Amino acid sequence: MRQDLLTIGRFARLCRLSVKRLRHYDDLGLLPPDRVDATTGYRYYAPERAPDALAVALLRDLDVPLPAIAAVLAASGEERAGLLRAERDRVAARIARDRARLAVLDRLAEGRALDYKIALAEVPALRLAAVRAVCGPADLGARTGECVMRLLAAMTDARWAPPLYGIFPLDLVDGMTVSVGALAEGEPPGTSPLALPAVNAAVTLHRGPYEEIPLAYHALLVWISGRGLAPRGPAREEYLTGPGEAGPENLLTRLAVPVGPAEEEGL
Amino acid sequence: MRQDLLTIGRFARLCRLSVKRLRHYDDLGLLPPDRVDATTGYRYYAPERAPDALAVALLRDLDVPLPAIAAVLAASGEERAGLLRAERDRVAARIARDRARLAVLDRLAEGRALDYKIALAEVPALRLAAVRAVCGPADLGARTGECVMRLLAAMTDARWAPPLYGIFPLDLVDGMTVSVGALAEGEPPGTSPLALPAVNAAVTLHRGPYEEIPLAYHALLVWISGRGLAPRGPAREEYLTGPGEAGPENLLTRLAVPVGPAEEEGL
DNA sequence: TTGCTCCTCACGTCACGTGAGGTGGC
DNA sequence: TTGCTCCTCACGTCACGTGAGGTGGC
Repeated sequence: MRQDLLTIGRFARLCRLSVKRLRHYDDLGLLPPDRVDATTGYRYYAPERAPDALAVALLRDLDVPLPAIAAVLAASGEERAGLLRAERDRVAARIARDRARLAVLDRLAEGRALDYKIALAEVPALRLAAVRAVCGPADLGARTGECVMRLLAAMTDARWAPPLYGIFPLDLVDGMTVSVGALAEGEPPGTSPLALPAVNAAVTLHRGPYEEIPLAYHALLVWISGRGLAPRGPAREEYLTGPGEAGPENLLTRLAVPVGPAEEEGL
Repeated sequence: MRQDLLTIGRFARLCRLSVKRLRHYDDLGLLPPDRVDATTGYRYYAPERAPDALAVALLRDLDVPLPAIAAVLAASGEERAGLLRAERDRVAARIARDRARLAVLDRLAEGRALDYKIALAEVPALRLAAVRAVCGPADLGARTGECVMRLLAAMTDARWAPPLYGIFPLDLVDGMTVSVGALAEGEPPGTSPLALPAVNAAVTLHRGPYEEIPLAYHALLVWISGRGLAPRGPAREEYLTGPGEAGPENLLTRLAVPVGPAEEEGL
């Protein structure tokens, strides 16, 4: 029997973990003790376990989930690096989303949530050359940006006219489909046709960064419910200003939420 | 009895909420229905509730916790703005922390977690003029920065010599105390004396942004445990390069973690 | 009758912290 | 004997989603 095994308390202090956490990691099989006394149930840890335990503490500080930590400890070399890069990307995505939240919260705190002129209008039928992506609320901005890139790349040899259009479901859930399209001649390779019917819609103009667009939808939906109407089907965005044509504060976007009478609902 | 009340399903679609979420908000008293049928238990909502429900949906998208949402709905004017700014600050703090995590994960993915030359050394006793702050892991960077500002402000009329020192507990928990101090003549107003004993410590030099310092501690603790030693008491940081003297990549910091034999532990 | 909506439990999620109640060794 | 460490439950956290099992109205 080894003489240099450490009790759980000593090992915890050595590795910046709590006793409770070490017991939890034992329960999960992530950091099992090197010996467990059969009669008392006492856990004993070998000093060589410390690097693994310290790695767990470090990775948890970085908010890496326990299953991912287990994978990182089991891997090495390029595989480990890839797992770490995946966690890096998760954190980067959260930062991007939090930035957008910050922008919206700032404007809300200024009391400018409902500063939109809204009207009911007939928006015309459109036949777009479009690209699609499936995404969740977290990566909507990133995926939409990628769609714009893919669409512009697909249309370099085609005849088409601005503006670009974006089509978004009203419920932002995981697995939703977003589309970006434009009016183009024929069917440029890499795009697929997307037919939008003419509809009555609540429309408004958003001036400012794309990150604040959720406030425009909020204003539209408040307006719609206030008139006894109900939203129907996906929303359309029309990007009147191309990026590069103006700073974020002056980007112009036309937003349209199709509406119908409250009684007979659509999607 | 009102005729225009909406069933839970219709109201949910109107407000971008799920039926489950509306029932949950009813349980919490956040969004009670306007009428509940006594025999069937069916919930009915008045259309005028829609703005509140839409506000809940918007604020949850912004990751505002439900109790905070209840407070926001109950408040108005400057009080509401203050609550929203508080949420804004929470998100900003999370972004700051996630940025630091990103830096560490990047370096980990490159496999440079343990690129430190470490040695055992006697670090001398110090008597510092210091300022303190209580903080948690989330705002350590921010509070430490404030301490530096407060210390420099308190010492403008005093005689003192660089470098600045930082004193940090090894366990980063809520309610920990951090100190920033410097060698100064007398006891400048606004500072309090902080006496550090001479100790044996594992020391290393960190070159790079402060955000990556957790990796240096990780390397130190792995080194310490590998030598059968144990960390004791708070760590010292010595800021050899002032900000402004070098870019983040070339900031030099000396780190010392006091150590003792594993058998007789310290704090 | 079929399908749709509505209902109420009850449980799972994630990574622990906080007790309650009790034991073992110095 | 006192105090410290260790043990095993069991429950709470947060904001729901996912069933299970059943009812009411067209």
